[in-house]
Formats: sequence, structure tokens, C-alpha cells
Amino acid sequence: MATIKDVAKLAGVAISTASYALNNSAKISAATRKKVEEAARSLNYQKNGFASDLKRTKTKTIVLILSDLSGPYYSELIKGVQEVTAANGYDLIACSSIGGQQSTAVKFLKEKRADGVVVLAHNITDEVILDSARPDFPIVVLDRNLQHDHVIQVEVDNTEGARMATNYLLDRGMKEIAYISGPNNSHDNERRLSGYREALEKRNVPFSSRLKISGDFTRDSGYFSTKMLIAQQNLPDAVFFANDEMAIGGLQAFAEKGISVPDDISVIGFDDIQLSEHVSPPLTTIRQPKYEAGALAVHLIFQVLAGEKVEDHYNLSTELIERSSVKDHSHSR
Amino acid sequence: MATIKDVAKLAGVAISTASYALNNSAKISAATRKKVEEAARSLNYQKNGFASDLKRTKTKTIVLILSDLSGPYYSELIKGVQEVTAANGYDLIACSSIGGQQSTAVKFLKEKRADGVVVLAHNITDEVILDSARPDFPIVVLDRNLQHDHVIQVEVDNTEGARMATNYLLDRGMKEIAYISGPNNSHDNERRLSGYREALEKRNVPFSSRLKISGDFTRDSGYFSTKMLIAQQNLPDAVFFANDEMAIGGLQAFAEKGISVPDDISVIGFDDIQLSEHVSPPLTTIRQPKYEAGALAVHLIFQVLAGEKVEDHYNLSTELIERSSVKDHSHSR
DNA sequence: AGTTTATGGCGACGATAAAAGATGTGGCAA
DNA sequence: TTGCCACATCTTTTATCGTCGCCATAAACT
Repeated sequence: MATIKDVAKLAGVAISTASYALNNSAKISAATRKKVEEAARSLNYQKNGFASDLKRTKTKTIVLILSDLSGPYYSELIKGVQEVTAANGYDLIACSSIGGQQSTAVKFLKEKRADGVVVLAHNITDEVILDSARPDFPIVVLDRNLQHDHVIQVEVDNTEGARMATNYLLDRGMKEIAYISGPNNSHDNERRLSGYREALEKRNVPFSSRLKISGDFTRDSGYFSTKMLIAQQNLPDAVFFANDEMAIGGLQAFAEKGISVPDDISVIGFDDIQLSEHVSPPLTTIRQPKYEAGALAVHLIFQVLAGEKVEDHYNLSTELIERSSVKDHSHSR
Repeated sequence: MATIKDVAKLAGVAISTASYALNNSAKISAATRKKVEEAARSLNYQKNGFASDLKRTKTKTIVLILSDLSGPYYSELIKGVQEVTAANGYDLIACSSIGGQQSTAVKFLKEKRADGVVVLAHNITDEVILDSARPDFPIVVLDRNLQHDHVIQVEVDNTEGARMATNYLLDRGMKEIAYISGPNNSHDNERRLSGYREALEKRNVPFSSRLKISGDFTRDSGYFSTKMLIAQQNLPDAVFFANDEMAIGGLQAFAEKGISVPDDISVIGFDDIQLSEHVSPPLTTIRQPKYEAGALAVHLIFQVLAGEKVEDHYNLSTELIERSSVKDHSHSR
């Protein structure tokens, strides 16, 4: 592979001149620049990015850490991250945190292989993040609660959303509301569950662990959890699925058993993914401002990189999207 | 940020000693190693990955180029890529090709910021790939036809799969078979379309452009294309959707209009995504060996990196998965 | 002669690794 | 027992990796 040295030699100039020419410095004459560019072209020269990064100490890259590259995730959120990153002329790369301490994600974090990081991966430990956080290395976490000088938290108000969903069902006369949860180690799930429980408590509806079934945020798990719920007999009045994917799986399980939603049972989801409005019946759900969360995360990174002060915690609020998967059983109207 | 120099100074040893100690070289005494490790810990030392990569000239990283990080893609395929990469102790990062020549993907390719690349991004031009290919830099393309000494092609036999699907419908007595296509610039789509046309031609069934509707591989586009098809009246006997996502959107559109699949119309998809067997009715489709394709791609990269010779073209075959979305109208049984 | 404009020299950046240097140990002959 | 060398073990010296950018310098203009 040709290096800048070869280019300089072929062009008959000093290395520094070649470097300037190739980096479009103003102080190189047009003639020299052309000579250098031609030499570069004829040698098929490509700069060594690592050498350049090393020298410049900047990478112009933001890393997005996901728990699993192949997994489903919030595409809206990623879009937010992607667009703001691109708008600032930075590169975005994604890496996975599969593999624990040996994962690519941990390496990127610890070795500071980017100028900023957005974390959306519950399987990255808090410790790794705290270890990596430094004044000049902004890290935004979207999936956890973490206090640290150089870690910024952007969070959707899951508790409030879950409370809203539960109250909505309660308001419509539901007595028994099941909760199909996400994975136990998920911070989002934990917050949603507590919103659900708080809402029940406030209305003096007892929480029954029979009505809490563990899923893992996948459609399949929603499907199977719902089958389990059906198998238990005594269907509740409504089911609050910790996310839409699971709710859609649940809808299918109900359909297969000939249980009508919302006539026989009401269903509410969480997230408002694209599909939710197309599903049958259209799913009532809690919308999360996912695009905004992603965009804000990166926006904050650039603020920090520009030396501006930012808050260390942002809370984005949710919104209830009323569609047709919940029936009103209340007598109040 | 502390460098290895600081660590060496604090530990009272030479820089190289510190380097050896931190890299677990056998020639460092236990006592010295401990001293160095302690110094490193107390300084919160993290090595500079770029410097290290520069010196080693290896990155132990494979890059996966996707057309859009936020877009839907073959998660099975990515799983294959991911697992084989990890099994070889390499890192995997994903980047997007949004942004054309300025995209992160192009930068990774041209600057050789990884040891190998897997391309699954129709919006990367052939030219960029050809430009970047070098003997020591294996590039595997999964989404195009490209002849070059250092580019390896792994392809699923789309034409054969589409032919199989079409024949399957023809064999069951279908006379009119609509084709809902993927985007025009997609190589996969193009191959599938030609398989469909070849099969029709062989049986002397005329191809009618009325029966070809353009989608873009998304569920929504399947949904809307199907609505268009329904609006045209004169429903065909069957619809061949260029992928399952669209077929699922189509199923929904049919369901909403009270058109029964497969009684009123038969549906066949392509891909065999996870959801396909859970949908109602379970979708008959062409299974693509996606996991295998991804795994093979990376496997080949490692073969090349190990200096072994590999073919420059691999063709993986498809399989028809018979479920319940196609009815048999043939009188032959 | 003093300023502008182009270009070259050279030392970083941070880490690695080959090769050379510094210890210390044991073996063996006198 | 002593002395000396050979050799193993550990550590330091030194040279890179490829690029960038400060500073110096020389030529060309005012």
C-alpha cells in the first residue's frame, strides 16, 4: 500500500507538502497540488486513517452501542442518532455489546475509539461506562439511570407512561389488568412495571403476581406469554404489554383462540411502533418520543464536544395514542 | 489521558517494559508486571487503540456495511456474520452507507479501517468496492454481481427461488399470478423478477404488467400495493410477494377487505422470516439460507486473511417452505 | 529591505518489537 | 574452594508505523 511518502517522492515534493496538498491547505500552489494529486491517483494512494486519527486525536466518529446488531431495536431512535450525527459531518458506527468484557463495545468505550458514545444496550455494565467516562469523552445513556459527571442520561418517562396506560384502563372500568413484562434486567421494563404498580396502588387495586407474566420484548414472547395467560383460564379484563412487539404477538394469540380484542379483552401496548396502527385491531398504546431521544442524545454529545455545559439528565414525556384495542366498560358515561 | 509513557514513568521502568507487561509477554518478571499493572490502574490507563492499530497494521475488526442502520434488514444474516466474527476473536462493527461518497461506509472501505468487509448495501457503488479491493483486504458482497480478483460474491439463488415459487403456484392451477416487487435498484428483486418471468414463459403464461406492482420490501408497501391490487378489481389467483415483509402487509390488506387467503386468493412470499410461520394463515414461502450466507461471508474473509485461496463466487440454494397460504386448484389429483 | 507565498525539515502522536544490554545463576576446571 | 565463563532471564535501547503541523527557509513580490 502506498503511503504519503511514496506520493511525495513521486511528486518530487516533501511529505509535508504532499500532506498539505491532499488536505486542501490554502498554502499550496495549484500546480504543486495537481502534481501531488496526480501522484496520489497513480499510486492509488489512500490515507491511513489510523495514523491520521492518532495524529489529530479526533476521530469525527460517534459510536452507537447496541446490545445485539442482529436484534430488533428502535429504528426511530437510530434514525434520530443517525441524522443528527450526519448533520454535524460526523461518522456513525454501531457495535454490539455481545460478549461482555471482551465485546467490541467495551473496547470502543475503554479505548475511546470515537469522539462520543450513545449507549442503548442493557448488557453493558454501569461499571464499564463509569470507567470510560472522561471530561472529553461524552457518553449518553438511553437505557439506564447513572449518575456521573461525564455521563448524560436521556430517558423517556417510562413510569409516567405506564401509569398513564394503567389509569386509562382503570378509567374504562377494567378491574383485572395483566402485565406482560419485558426482561427483568431491563431498566425500561422495571420503570414500566413500577408505573403499573403505582397506578394500581393509587386506586387500591391489588397487584396480583398471577397477572404478571415475563416476556422479553420480542413478538414471540408476547405470543407465548399470552397463550399462557389464556391457558390459565379466567381471562383478565385487559392486558398491558410492556411493549408493542409483544402486544402484537399477543393479538395474534388472542385471534387464534377466537378471543376478540377489544370485546372480550382489552389490550394496550407501549412504544407506538410503526406497525401498531396497521395491526388488527389498531393498537392503543403509549408513544415514546424515540426519534427525539436519539436526536437529543447526539445533539448533547456535540454540545459537550463544543465545550458547552449541558444538564446531566433529560426526561422525555410520553403520549397516549388512542386506537381500537381498548373498550370502555365504565358506567360513568 | 494517561499514556503508556506515564505508566512506565510511575512504575519506574522503560516504556517497552510497560508495553510488554501490559501485553502479557512472558519475558517480564512477575514483580515488574505487578508494578506496571498497579501503575496502570492507578493512572486509569487505557491504551490508545489507534496507535496500537497503526503499529500492528491489523485491526482485528470486520466491518459490516448496511444501507441504513435504522432500516430493517436480515437479522438472521447479521447473526451469521456476528457469530463467525466473534468465534474468530474479531470485532464487528456496522456502518451505514447513507450519504454516498461521504458516507462512513465509503471511508471504511477506502481507508481500509478494518481487516475485512461484508457489504449488504445496494447504495454502495460497484466502483467504490472495486477501488478498495486489494489482495490483503477481503471484501465480500452479498447483494450484487461483481467480478474482481479480490472481491468475493456470496449470493442466494434468487432466480431459482422465484422460479420455484412461481412453478409451485402454476402447478396448483393458478392462471394469473401477480408479482409485488421490491425496489427497482435492488439486485435481489431483479433476480426474483426474472425467475418469475422465466417460469411463466416456460409454461407459456403471458406476463402482464398489470400484475406487476412495485413495492420496496417494506411491510407498509406490501400493504398498500395489495390495496392497489384489490382496487383494480379482477383479483388474480395468486400473488407472489418479492419478500415476506410485504406478503405480511398484503395478508393484512386482504384480511381488512374480507378476502380470504388462501380460499379467495393464494399468497406466497420470499425469505421465510421468523414471523412468517406465526402469521395467519401461516405463509408459504421460499426460505433463504440467510444465516448461512452471513456466516459464509465472514468465514471466507478469514480464509483469505489466513492466506488460503477461495472461490470468487458462491451460490446458496433456496428451499420452498410449504405452509397454508396457497390452495391447490389443480384437477390433476 | 521587508513581506508574502510556497515548500521542506523534523519532531511528535502512542504503541510495539527486534535487538542489544544488564543482571544473576550455575557448572566446571584448576 | 575459588575463579571464570556460558547462558538464561529480565530490561532497556532504538527504530518504526503513517500522518500532521509547527517552524524555518528560500524565492518572489512589494
